[in-house]
Amino acid sequence: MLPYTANTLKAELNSRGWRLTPQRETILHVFQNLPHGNHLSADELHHVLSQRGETISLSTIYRSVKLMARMGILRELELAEGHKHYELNRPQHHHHHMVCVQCNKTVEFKNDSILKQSLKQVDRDGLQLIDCQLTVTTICPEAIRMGWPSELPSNWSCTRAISETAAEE
Amino acid sequence: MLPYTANTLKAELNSRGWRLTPQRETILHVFQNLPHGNHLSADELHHVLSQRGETISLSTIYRSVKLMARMGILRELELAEGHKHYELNRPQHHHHHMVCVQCNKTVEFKNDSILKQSLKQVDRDGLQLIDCQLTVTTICPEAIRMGWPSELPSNWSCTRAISETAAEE
DNA sequence: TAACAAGTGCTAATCATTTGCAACTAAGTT
DNA sequence: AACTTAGTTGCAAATGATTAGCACTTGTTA
Repeated sequence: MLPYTANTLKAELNSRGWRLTPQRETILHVFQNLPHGNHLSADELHHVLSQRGETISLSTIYRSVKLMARMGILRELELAEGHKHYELNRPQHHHHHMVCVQCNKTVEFKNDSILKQSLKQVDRDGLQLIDCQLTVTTICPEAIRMGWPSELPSNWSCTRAISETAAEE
Repeated sequence: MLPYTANTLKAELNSRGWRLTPQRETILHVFQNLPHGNHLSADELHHVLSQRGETISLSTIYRSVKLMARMGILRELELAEGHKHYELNRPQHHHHHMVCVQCNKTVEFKNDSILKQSLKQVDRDGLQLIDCQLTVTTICPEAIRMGWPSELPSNWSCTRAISETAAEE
């Protein structure tokens, strides 16, 4: 399921009646070269490509990214920002998310038993697993201390330490 | 955290500087009287209310439902339909979801160890848990057999038996 | 190499959700 | 019990991510 090359990607696409296009190949490359833990929204991907001089229309990006997620090549992340993010789907490196309802900060964490439980559930129903994601909704103590969002100073941002497995930026 | 009455709701709201309004009380009632396992989108809630003669503006519904989710009273579900659904948040009755990327069918299931793992993670970081949801993305064999979506007859719908680990009581 | 369905890139829709604002009303205070 | 002042509501208008329509282009397979 993992190291897609232009050829294996082509094979996988063709077997379903889909085609390998330069755009799809380029998009796959971007994700393959993204540092582990990073993820891109459709719009961010569009920007990244522009900066490289590669122009792929936003429509095509949306279509490609969605297709690749359905094929199990990409993982579609529903973070708290109101739009989806994508990253390579590498089951061995699955991480999950904790989101604070107040400061809105998202922290990644790993937990192998989640994948195990998912496989258990899926096997039992004769399905094939593509991805699993646990989202834990929380309140962090620092945000509680500051009061609820309606009272938060607009420039305040939670300084809560990010737990180790957290990602980028 | 559970049996909210008008009074406990008021107390909880007031303690944060928010107010108990007839609209909020009405909305809570709707959810409290919803059969277990059901959930409503903002729009559906709006319709339900209209049919009862209670008119609450859609804006207010969006605002209330989001507030109650942040307070931990409601659970916000991200299903595959492109809009959010809400239900009462009852940790003892948490269920999770399996979604097929091809037939798009969503199946609920229970698994107590998910909540346990979430609590473990949350405790470790000193956070307070509000909710946890595991989404398992899958492909069901029947949909595979029918070919990928682009080839699916438009009127076809997956008849895959719904697993009865599926939710509640 | 021809034939054709799939794919691309525009632009124009969708559509759920949010926001600005004037009027209204809980809650706490005299 | 009236008074004050934020929080709330309900419109209508604005967002913003994602999708759809369509003419043109291009992989794939025969």
